[in-house]
Amino acid sequence: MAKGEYLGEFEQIVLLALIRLADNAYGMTIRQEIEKRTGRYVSIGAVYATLDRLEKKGYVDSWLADPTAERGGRAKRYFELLPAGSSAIQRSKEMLTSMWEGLDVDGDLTPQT
Amino acid sequence: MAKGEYLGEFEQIVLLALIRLADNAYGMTIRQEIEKRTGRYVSIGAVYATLDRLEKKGYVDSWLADPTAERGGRAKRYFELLPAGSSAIQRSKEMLTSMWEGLDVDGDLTPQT
DNA sequence: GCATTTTCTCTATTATGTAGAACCTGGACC
DNA sequence: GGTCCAGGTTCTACATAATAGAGAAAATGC
Repeated sequence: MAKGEYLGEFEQIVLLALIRLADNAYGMTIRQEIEKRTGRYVSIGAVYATLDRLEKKGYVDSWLADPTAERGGRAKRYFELLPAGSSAIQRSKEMLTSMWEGLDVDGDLTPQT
Repeated sequence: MAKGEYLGEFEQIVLLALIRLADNAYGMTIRQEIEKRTGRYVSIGAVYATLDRLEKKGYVDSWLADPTAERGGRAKRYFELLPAGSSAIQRSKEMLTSMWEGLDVDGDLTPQT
């Protein structure tokens, strides 16, 4: 398989968080969104490393905004989904869906006929 | 990460394939099941490496069956899901589901209110 | 100035994903 | 009974993804 053909587990999560946040997606909010929705602890380094990878693959892009007039208002690096990212996350979903199909009736995890 | 706290992307797929195959889950059939359902090429080494890891984590177990009297009838190593594996895959699903919630209306990937 | 806040960058390490060659074992064939 | 074939597994090596956390920037408040 070619390298990076499929999104990793955390890459999927980060991409979805970014999508949810629409025009307010940057490192800190992405981290918060993931923690809020999944309850999973996320280190900030993990988020940025993943975002960088997604950007390198052409799934998202980012730009530095102007600093805002608040305490600690350092310039934020915003992210947005690119079309390739949209396809990638759809593909990931379809793959998992096809594997789950027909399982999980009443949480039973026994293949149903 | 706390080591191995979450299932990787391919780990999820392998686990689901194994579940689907019920009492006929061994290396070759698992590989086939994944290729059949997802269309994704899977090397046999990838499958076994992943199965070994899942076993080490206590998510599945395996045993060697007796060789069968067929051409190429080498003893097969069968796999089965353990309760911890069942929980793990459920958790993975819930995590992704919570991230997808409300998205993907008509494949649109724009957060819906 | 200097402390404090929010955010981003960088480094290091472990975990996961991946391919493929080598090897094992029985049947078929002659 | 040797050789090839088919279905299986093991092993090894390397590439990519996940993760934590310390440190550096940049802005405000006093």
